[in-house]
Order: sequence, then structure tokens, then C-alpha cells
Amino acid sequence: MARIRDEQKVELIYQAALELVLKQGFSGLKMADVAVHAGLATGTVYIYFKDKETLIHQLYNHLKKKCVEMYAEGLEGEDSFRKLVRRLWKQFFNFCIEHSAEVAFLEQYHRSPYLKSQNKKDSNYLYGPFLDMFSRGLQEKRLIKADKEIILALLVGPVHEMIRLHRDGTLKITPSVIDSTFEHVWECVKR
Amino acid sequence: MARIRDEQKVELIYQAALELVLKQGFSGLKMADVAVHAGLATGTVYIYFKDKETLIHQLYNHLKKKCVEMYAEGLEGEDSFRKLVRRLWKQFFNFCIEHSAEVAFLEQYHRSPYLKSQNKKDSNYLYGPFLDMFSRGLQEKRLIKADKEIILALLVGPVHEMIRLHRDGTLKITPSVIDSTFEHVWECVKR
DNA sequence: TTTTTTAATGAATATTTATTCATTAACTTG
DNA sequence: CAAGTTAATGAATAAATATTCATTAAAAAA
Repeated sequence: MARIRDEQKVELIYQAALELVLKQGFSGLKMADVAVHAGLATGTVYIYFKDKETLIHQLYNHLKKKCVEMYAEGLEGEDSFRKLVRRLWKQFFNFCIEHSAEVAFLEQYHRSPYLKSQNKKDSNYLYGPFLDMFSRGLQEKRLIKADKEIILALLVGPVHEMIRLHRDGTLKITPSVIDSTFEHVWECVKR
Repeated sequence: MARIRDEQKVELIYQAALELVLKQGFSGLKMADVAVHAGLATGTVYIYFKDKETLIHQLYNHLKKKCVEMYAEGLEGEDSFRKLVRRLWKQFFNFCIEHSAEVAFLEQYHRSPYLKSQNKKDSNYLYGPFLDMFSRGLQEKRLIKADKEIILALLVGPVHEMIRLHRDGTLKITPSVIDSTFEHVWECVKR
């Protein structure tokens, strides 16, 4: 059988595991399934990952690195604070739609017992760019007087909820829906 | 060993399963654990439930019944539409805090492959009271012109996000936090 | 090309977990 | 209270899944 480069194989395994965790959850993840989905033999997975638990932890760290700031790029040119928020929020929304598998995995991981060893605060790493932005907004008095976490909830809570409705087929998300929703969320966090 | 009434035992099993599903997910739920947590022998669980899958489905149906409109009681006396929304929203918020286990279970179930057989739209049953209320609000032009689902997302999205932050220990939720947050979410859905 | 090294394979084994069922304990009835 | 009935028990068995490893195939070195 043709050899493939190692990093590629690790990537195949990650991809397979990601898909399967979404369908079945962590405990429902079967190593044999991962192998089949990745186009490999069962034993091969064990060449790249010590065991199932390690695979899950490494996949988490992999996705964490991959996702952080993936949505937070290209914000330099924005002048007005409102436009900056709008830009970041829309990029986050689109990121969540395009990478819903990754987002769902991270959410599951944070709720699962796998996290307990690591730092609980870890669960906010994804929102770093938002929190940084809020610091500026609060200083410049462009945002309501409230904890950063509340502002975060007001901005991203609706995004997650809409994505859930989207997944169910209850709500169709289009660029214009995204635009008009931003106006609404901005209304409640702006000063 | 002392006999207990059947409904009580079923309730014990539900309680145990609920706790365990939260910790480990559906596939991670072990029948032996359920039994121990419920203070019963393994075999006893099988007297009340055909198998693990049945237990999970029945627990879902049980919680669905239990939760629906649990938070939507005592709304009759409210005169103004704003106060009605405020009342329902606050009751929902408190419900989510007090019954976070149930809410989390329902969310997990909806995302899991267990749902697929049943109707997908099922996932909105919890929000029935909100959607009904929105019908009135839209008719009376007290709400922004938007799909009910978007209004729902703007109202309950932040609640779920805040509860997540609360669980992490990142945000402390007090009655006054709830009150002031309502003012913010109302700001973005009111007309 | 031949030899050596490295990686992949998947059937076999170990482990975990679901489920059953012969036995025992608790209730019920006469 | 004795006989009969129903429920509970948990060790034994079945089924599912993780993990290993002797074998084979591919790549690298000689």
C-alpha cells in the first residue's frame, strides 16, 4: 500500500475523529471507526496516537490552535469602533457556520470530564479577540457599563442560538439575516 | 432489602441517569453506574427499562414533559407586554440555573443521533411559550420586525451563554445581574 | 539488486460494558 | 404463619470495543 506522509495521516485521523465525535460524542467514538474513516487499518491509528484518550486530547489542542484567531484576522484597517465590532462579529458568525464541526467539538470537550484536568478558564480562549476589543470599547465608553462577560454573552449568545436553529432547519441564515441581526445586537451593547 | 414503590424507583433511575449522562454523555452512560447511583442492583434497572436505549428515550420524554411550561407558569396577571416578556424571560433564566442538568440533557439529546428518528422540530418545544408570546408582540407591533426565531435567539441566546460562563466560574449570576441583563436584551427586541 | 530498516496491516487478545437468569428476599393471601 | 407470588439481586454470559503484535509490505541504504 502506498505510503503517505505522516502529517497527512495525522490530519486524516483528526478529520475522521472530529466527524465521529460529533455524531456519537466522545465515549461513542470507536477507534475502529476512526481508522476506517481515515482509510487506515485499526493498528495504524495506534502508531500515531498512544490511545483513544490521547487522540481526543491532542485533537482538542490541535483544534484550539487552529481555531483561535482564525476568525479574528484582518481587523487592522478598521477605524470606527462600531465597524471593528461589526467586522469581528460577522467574521465570528461566518466562522461558526463554516466550522460548525470544530465549534461543536470544542463545546463538547469543555463540558466533558476530559477538560477537568486542564484549566477551566480554557473555555474562554476562543473569545480572546472579543474580550480584547471590549477593553478598548469600555475605555472609550463606546460600550454599556457591564462586565465584559455579559457583553460577550449579548453578542455571541444569539449567534450560537441562531446556528442551532439553522442546524435544525428552523432558521435559514443568509448574509442579510446576519447583517440585520448585527444591528440588533449592537443596539443592546452600544453606549 | 426493603421494597420501594415502583414510580419512586423509576424516578431514582431517571435521576441517576440524568446525572451520569451529564458527566459522560450518552455513550458513556453505564448501566451498572446507573444502578449503583440509584442504589439498586444492575438487574433491577432492566426490570423497569428494556435496555439502555429505551432508558435514554424514556428519560428524554420524561424530562420533556417535566420541563415544558415548568418555567412558563403564572403569567396571567401581567398587563403590559414588556412586563410579560420580562416575567417569562426571568422565569426562564432561573429555570435554566435551577434545572441546568435537565436543560443540558435536552440539548445533548437534540444534538445526538438519538433524536434523528423523532421529529427534528422537537428541539423547539421548549420555547413554545416564547413563540406564542411573540405572536402577540408582533401583532401589537411591540417587537422589532424579524422572524420569531431571531427574536428568540436575541432573547435566550445570551441566557445560555451566561449560564455557560456561570458554570465555568467566569461569571457570577445574581438577581441584579439578571435584572440588568434583561434591560439590555429588551433594548434590542422592543419596537 | 539485495539487505536492512521502518511502517502498515488486521486478526487475535484483553478489556470493558450490556444483558440475562438462577437464586434469594420480600411481600401477599388464605 | 405457611404457601404462593412478585420483585430484587448480582454473578455469569454475551456483546462490543480497545489494544496488541506477529506478519507483510514499502522505503531506504548498501
